[in-house]
Amino acid sequence: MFVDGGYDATPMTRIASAARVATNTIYWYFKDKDELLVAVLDRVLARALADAASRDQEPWADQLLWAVGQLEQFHRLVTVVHARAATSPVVNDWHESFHRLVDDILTDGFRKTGTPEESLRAMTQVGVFVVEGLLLHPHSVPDRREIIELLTRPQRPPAALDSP
Amino acid sequence: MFVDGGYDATPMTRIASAARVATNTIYWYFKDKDELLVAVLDRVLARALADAASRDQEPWADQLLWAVGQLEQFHRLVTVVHARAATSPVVNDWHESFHRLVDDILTDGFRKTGTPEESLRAMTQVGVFVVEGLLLHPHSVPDRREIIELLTRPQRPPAALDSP
DNA sequence: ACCTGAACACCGTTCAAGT
DNA sequence: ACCTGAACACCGTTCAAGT
Repeated sequence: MFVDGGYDATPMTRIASAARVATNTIYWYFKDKDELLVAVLDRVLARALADAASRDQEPWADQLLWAVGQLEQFHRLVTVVHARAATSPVVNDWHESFHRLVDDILTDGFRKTGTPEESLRAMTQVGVFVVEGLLLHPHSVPDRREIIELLTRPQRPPAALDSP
Repeated sequence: MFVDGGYDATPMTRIASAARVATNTIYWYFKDKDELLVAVLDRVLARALADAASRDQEPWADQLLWAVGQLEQFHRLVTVVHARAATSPVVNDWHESFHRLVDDILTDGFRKTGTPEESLRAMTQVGVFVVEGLLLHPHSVPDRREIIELLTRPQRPPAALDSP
């Protein structure tokens, strides 16, 4: 319901009645609405990661493109995570660990495709921002592909031009 | 108050009492809280643009770096704009026109620094995401500089390497 | 351990009435 | 035109009580 209708727009009462319990019953399982959000986030991310693991041998850019395409369904969650992270420590923790995860994946990818070590950190940051931007603002498939390909294009000139 | 305390965390009652009027008096000037937000956004952006106009002759990367530094103060507004844009048409309109603005500025900058025309669109998108990312997640000044410099680095190899 | 009806505190917004 | 006290509808959360 958070994914489809938005966090603010789905009151606890509606969640409870969908679960066929009284509203306050939710508070026996979750401390507050933010913890419920984090539970949803954990689920959604775990599924996406499990799916991604099955695409081990595809080229890096394709894997990334596919993952972004998957996660884009949840762009409503992305905006609310940013909004709630300022107030809720649990959401803030989740957000930070998500950033670390994306950071690690991108650092690895950029290093393997020959990004020079001295610009690796900044390049990764740019990558994180691009991923986040794509999640925040859904794009058409070709646009997404073009952006990801520009991002993941090897940094050094191709070997054919390097050797005489 | 939206900038310092956050949109959700500053109730209309507090705004009203800071303005020394009754709460409902605000509704004579603004249709609702979202329109009040847009009024704040317009003010903040107008000031930043006026400041930026005075830096005409500096290099492009420096201008951009400085503008991002200025706007970073308002990162609380950035998150709430994304959150409210999904619900409020006025906020959504403001957000779209802001993106168009950044898009135009970046397209211009990238074109002038020799980005090939066929990757201009994607490059601009990457730029928009980087700007948005920097506004969303405050960075240290050197980190910001490094990221912006990586982004604005001319795409074609420098002339010294091109000519024999 | 698990669930509930009823209440509480707080919020954005509106109404009817004033000047 | 401008402002207000009082109310309304809705929200997340808690309490005291049940099984």
